[in-house]
Amino acid sequence: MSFVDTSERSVDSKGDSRVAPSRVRRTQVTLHDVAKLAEVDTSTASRALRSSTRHLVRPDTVARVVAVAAELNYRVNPVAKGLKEQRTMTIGMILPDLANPLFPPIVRGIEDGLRKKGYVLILANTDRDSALEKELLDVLLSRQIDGLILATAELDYPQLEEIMETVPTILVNRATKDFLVPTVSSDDYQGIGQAVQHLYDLGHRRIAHVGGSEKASTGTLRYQHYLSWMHRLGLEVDPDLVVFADWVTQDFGEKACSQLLAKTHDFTAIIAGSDLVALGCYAALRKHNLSVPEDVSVVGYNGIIFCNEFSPPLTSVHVPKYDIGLSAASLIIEAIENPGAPAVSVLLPTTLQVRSSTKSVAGAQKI
Amino acid sequence: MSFVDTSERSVDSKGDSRVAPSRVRRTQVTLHDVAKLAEVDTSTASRALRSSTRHLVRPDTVARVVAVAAELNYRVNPVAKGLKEQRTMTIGMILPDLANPLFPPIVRGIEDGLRKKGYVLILANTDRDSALEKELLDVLLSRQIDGLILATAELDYPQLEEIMETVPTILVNRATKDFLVPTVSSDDYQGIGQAVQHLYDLGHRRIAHVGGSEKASTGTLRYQHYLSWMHRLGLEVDPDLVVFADWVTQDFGEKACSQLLAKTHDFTAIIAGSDLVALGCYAALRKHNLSVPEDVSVVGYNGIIFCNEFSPPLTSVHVPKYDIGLSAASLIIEAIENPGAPAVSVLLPTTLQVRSSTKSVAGAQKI
DNA sequence: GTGAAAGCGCTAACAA
DNA sequence: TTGTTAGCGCTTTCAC
Repeated sequence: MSFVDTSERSVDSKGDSRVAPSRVRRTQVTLHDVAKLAEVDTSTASRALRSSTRHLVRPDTVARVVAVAAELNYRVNPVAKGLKEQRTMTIGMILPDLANPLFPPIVRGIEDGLRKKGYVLILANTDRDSALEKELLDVLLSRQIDGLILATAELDYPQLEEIMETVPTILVNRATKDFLVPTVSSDDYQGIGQAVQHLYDLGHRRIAHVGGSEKASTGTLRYQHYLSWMHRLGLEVDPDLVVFADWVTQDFGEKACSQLLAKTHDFTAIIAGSDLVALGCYAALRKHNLSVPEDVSVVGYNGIIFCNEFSPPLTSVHVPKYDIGLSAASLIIEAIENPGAPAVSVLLPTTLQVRSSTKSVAGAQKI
Repeated sequence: MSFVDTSERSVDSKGDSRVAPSRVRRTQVTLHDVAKLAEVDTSTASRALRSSTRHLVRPDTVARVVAVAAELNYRVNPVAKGLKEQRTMTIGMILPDLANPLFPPIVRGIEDGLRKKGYVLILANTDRDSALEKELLDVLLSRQIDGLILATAELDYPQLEEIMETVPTILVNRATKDFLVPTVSSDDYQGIGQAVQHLYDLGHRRIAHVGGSEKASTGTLRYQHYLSWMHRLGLEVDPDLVVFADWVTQDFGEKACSQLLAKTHDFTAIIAGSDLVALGCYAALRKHNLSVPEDVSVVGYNGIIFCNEFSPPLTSVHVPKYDIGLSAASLIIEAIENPGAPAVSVLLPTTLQVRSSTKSVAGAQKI
C-alpha cells in the first residue's frame, strides 16, 4: 500500500528509547527443550506436534514427543511461528468507539468466534478522526494482522479499495455504496419494514423519520428503506417529516428532532435512525411538552442494552449484534484461509421488540 | 434473510492447494530493502532508525536511511523485533465480560493509554468460567504478552501470586486482600461515604445495603465501607437491612432486593453495590408497589452509561472509568519497563452524581 | 522416518 | 562509524 506521508513519522514502533525491557521474564519452554528431552531433533518435534505433519513421524516417536510436550506444558511461540509462516493469527478491527453501546456485543461476538479458531483481536478506536484512522491502520498492518474488520461508520470510504488489496477485509455493521465487499450486517430493509409496519398497525399514518446522519453508511440506507416502506404501505412521505442528525448520537438526535418540531407537529410517530437518536428524540419531545407514547410514538434501532430501562422503555428494531460479530469472525477467517473463494456477504434478520414507547394513535382503531 | 454474492475475484484452479493460509500477502517493506537502497548494512539501517542507537551512526548516513525509510513507508515488523527482543509490545487483559457496561470505558482508557506508547491490547473474556480463564491466560502467556491487566471480579484468586511471578501484572477495578499487588481502582471508601452522606443529608436514617456479591472483590469491600460510614454518622446498622446479590447483575440485584423486602420494609433508602444491582432494586421495588424515590431512595455505584435515562434517572457514585483505564495503562507500562521499581497502587476519586432516584425522606427536613 | 541447515526480519555483540 | 556474524523459536526443504 502506498499511503504518502510527508510528515516526519517515527519509523520505530517503539517510539523513543527508554529503559531496557524487563529481563526477569519467565523461562518459556521452547521446542528445543521438548526435542532435547524427547531425544529428537527440533524438526522432528515440530512435525510430531502438528497434526498436518504428524503422519511423517513414526507413531512411537510422536507419542514420546507429545508426552514430553504435555509434561513440559509446551506451547508454540506464536511470535516465532508467525515470523516463519508470515501469519500472526491476529485480526485487527477498526471501529469508531468501543464505548458506543452498539459495539461491545459485536466485539464480543467477534472475539468469541476468533478465539475458537486460535485468532486474537486487536481493537483500534478512531473517534472518527480520519488521520488517526490512517495511522491506526498502518499500525495494524505493520503488526502483520492476517485480516481486518472494518466497522467505521462513514459512508464515504475512498481508501477502501486500496485496503482490500492489501489485506483480507470484511465490513461490519455498515452499508457499502459502490463496492462488492464482503459485509455482515443486519437486514435493514426488513428492520425498517418492521418498524413502519408496527406503527402502521397501531394506526399511525404521519410517520416521521429522524435519521442517523447522511454521512453514516447506515443513515442513508435506512432512510431509503423508510421511503420504500412508506410507499409500499401507501403512506405519503411529507419532506417536512424527514430530518437527519449530524451524527448518530443522543445530542445530535435531540437537535434533529428539535428541527423537526420546528417545522411541524403534524405527526404521530417517529422512526429513529438508532437508539441513541431515539433517546435524543425523547429529550426534544420532552422539551416541547410532548409525551412518549401518548403524543408521539418512537421506534429506535439496534436494540442496545437498557432499552428496557429507558423512560419509557424503548420499542426498537433489534439487531443481532453478537451474531453479527460471530459471523464476521467466521467470514474473515474464511477469507484468510481460503483466499480464492468468492466473497460472501451476510445479512442477519432483525427483530422488533415492542415496548412502551409506541401505542395506538389517539382515536384510531388498532387493527 | 441472507444472501450470497460472488465478487470479481476469480476462483483460480491451480489444483491441489492444500495450503490453508493466504500466500497472496502484500510484500512488506523490510529493513533489508531500506538498507539496500540506502547502500548500508541492515545493522546500520537498524541503528539509524532507532533513536536510542542513532547517535552511533554518522548524521548524513542517518539522514539517508531515514529518507529511504520514509520513502518506502517502512515500518519495523514487530513480530521479528519481538522475537529478537523477547517483547511484543502487547498487553493482555482478562475481564469477565466486555459487554458489561462497566468495562468499555475502562478498556478505552487502557487502549488509549497503551497506544500512545506503542503497545496494543488483547482482550480475553472469561464469563466467570475459571477453566476458561486458565486457558485464556495460557493463550495470552504463550502469545508472549509483556504485561497483564486483570479485571476479574472474584474475591478469591489463588493463582494470583503465581501469575505475578510470571508476568508483570496489575489489577483493575478490584480489591485485593493484600496490598502488595499494584492496583488501580476507585476510592470506594470515599464513594460509599458520598452515598451515605448524601442520603443522610436528605434525612434518611434507615439505609439498607443491597450489596454486590460477597464473592466479588468489590462486594465485601463496599459493604465494609458502608458499615464504617453508618457508624461514623451514628446510624444503626440493622442486619436485616443488609443483603447481597449472588452476583453483580440486574437479575440477582432484583432477587436480593426482594429478599430484603421479604424481611422488612422499614427503610427509606438503599445503597446498591453497583448500578446494575440498583436497576434490579428498581424492579423489585416496582413489584412491591414501592416507588423510587417517593417511597425509597436508591443510590447506584459506578455511574455507567445511561444513568440519566433510567426511570427514574439514577443517582450514582461515579467512578472515573476512563481514567482508571489510562492509569492502568501507565502502571503496567511502568511495571514492564522498570521492573525493579516498587509496586504502586492508585485510587481515583469518585463523584456522586445526584439525579432523581433520591429525595429527602418523607416528613423530614432537609438540612 | 529423521536430522542438518537455511531463513522469516530484526537487533546486538564483536570486529574492523 | 560501519559491517560481519550470530541468533531469537519456529517451519521446511533437502539429504540421508
